[in-house]
Amino acid sequence: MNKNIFSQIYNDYTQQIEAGTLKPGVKLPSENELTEHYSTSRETVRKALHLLSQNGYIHKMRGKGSFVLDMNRMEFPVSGLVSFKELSQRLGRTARTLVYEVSLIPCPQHIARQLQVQEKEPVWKVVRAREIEDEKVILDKDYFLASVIPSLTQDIASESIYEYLEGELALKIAYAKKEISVEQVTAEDKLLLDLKRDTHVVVVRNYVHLEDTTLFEYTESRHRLDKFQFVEFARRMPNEE
Amino acid sequence: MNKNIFSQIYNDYTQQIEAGTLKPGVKLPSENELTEHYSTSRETVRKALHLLSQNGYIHKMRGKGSFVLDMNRMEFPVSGLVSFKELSQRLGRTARTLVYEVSLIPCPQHIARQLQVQEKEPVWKVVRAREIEDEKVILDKDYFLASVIPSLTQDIASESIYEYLEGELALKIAYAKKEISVEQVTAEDKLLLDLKRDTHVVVVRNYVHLEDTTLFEYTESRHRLDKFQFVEFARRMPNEE
DNA sequence: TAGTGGTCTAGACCACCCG
DNA sequence: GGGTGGTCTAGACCACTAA
Repeated sequence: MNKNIFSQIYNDYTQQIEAGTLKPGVKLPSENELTEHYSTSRETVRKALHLLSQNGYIHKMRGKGSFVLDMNRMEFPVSGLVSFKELSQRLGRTARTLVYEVSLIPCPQHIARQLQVQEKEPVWKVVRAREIEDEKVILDKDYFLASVIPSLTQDIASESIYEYLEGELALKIAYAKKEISVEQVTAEDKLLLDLKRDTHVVVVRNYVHLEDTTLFEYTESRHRLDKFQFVEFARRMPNEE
Repeated sequence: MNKNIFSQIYNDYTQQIEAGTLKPGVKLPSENELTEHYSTSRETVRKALHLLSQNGYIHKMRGKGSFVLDMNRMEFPVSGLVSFKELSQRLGRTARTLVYEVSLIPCPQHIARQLQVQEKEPVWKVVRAREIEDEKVILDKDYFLASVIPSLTQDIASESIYEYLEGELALKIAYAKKEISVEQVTAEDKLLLDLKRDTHVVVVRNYVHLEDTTLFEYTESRHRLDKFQFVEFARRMPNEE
């Protein structure tokens, strides 16, 4: 429903490529042809193609044209900045969310450091397990600044918090820094997840910022080793210097 | 040494931000001011600023300006498509490479599947350990199509293979798909790495393509759990549909 | 209201690929 | 030589922010 011409073009092609209507290796119409087809200017077409290229949908070759890439798009899980609900919808898996806790608390010290905020500053703490095929394999611990999010309920937490933030509260989520590492399991992990004899979990730390750059959310996502996967598309940057 | 105006501007600012000359929160000159300063057009300035924004250096705010972000740039390790040599230079750590094997072999079956090539097709196999602070913590197993890389030596493998490919052979590396997961340690891991009682390693699979989209390299990077970290910067995409 | 970034246009010239 | 994408220009109008 975006009215920008360039995102129209972008969406047209992401949809066709994801649906398989456009198969890997196929050549896209040239920029001049697209310019005419969408009755727009070439720079606008190029903006859309650049986005497609950045996101691994196509590859552009000077003198030849733009070609659809084969990136096994099915398995793009944790990549980017996407909520669990959006993910499970895209994957179409049998996924369920269990809400353990939704509470307004004074910020504990170790979280205050992550959120760069005063200790005792009120924050929402949300603890949820993600169940895939009847096993609790991900433990999500979210902390939101209460100054940004006045209210939060168990119902919202069992659906999509992001949907609520962007829809109801009209918050503009802009960017995040994500850190992936592997750490020892905690007593809490053992209690709230279906772990076997695991000694470690994958920890994804997420620092999420709004449009005005305020850091408003810190999330710790703890994944069972065997269910963790991360896929990324990267382009080689020309040498700096 | 890039003569494009937009990458001039991009490099000017990445350097200043990485060096700390420009501190987080500082406002950049407006696009109009930059246009004048670099005697160029506004769209060219915007191209550079867009790149800076994509890579987490700045954040643009309509009506306000562009601002330097604080992304603890020190710890950007495995992100993007960067060779180990480039990484260790940037980190300035005491890093060393041990070459275990450089050999031209007929492609084994399980690798042929990864490289999407006929079994027995000749490939270069390179096995190296990466030592950080006197511990072998990463095992890199690379497979290159011999049809693309006619020759390869132990000397090259102990330096930077990418430098050789891009410098000597003038290969144009374009993009890669990267998969991160956690797997059981193998006998080979135990033999070639300094593992303790570890039962698992982080496995980063890399499928690297050239400008003409040929898949020419498959790399399996096996990291000791406690030394693995991955940091990513992500921007929220506006809703598709 | 003046200044900012977001989108778009209609051109231009270039480097590259291929028949 | 004709077609492709890569870079750049000099404008335009819009949406948003701040004083």
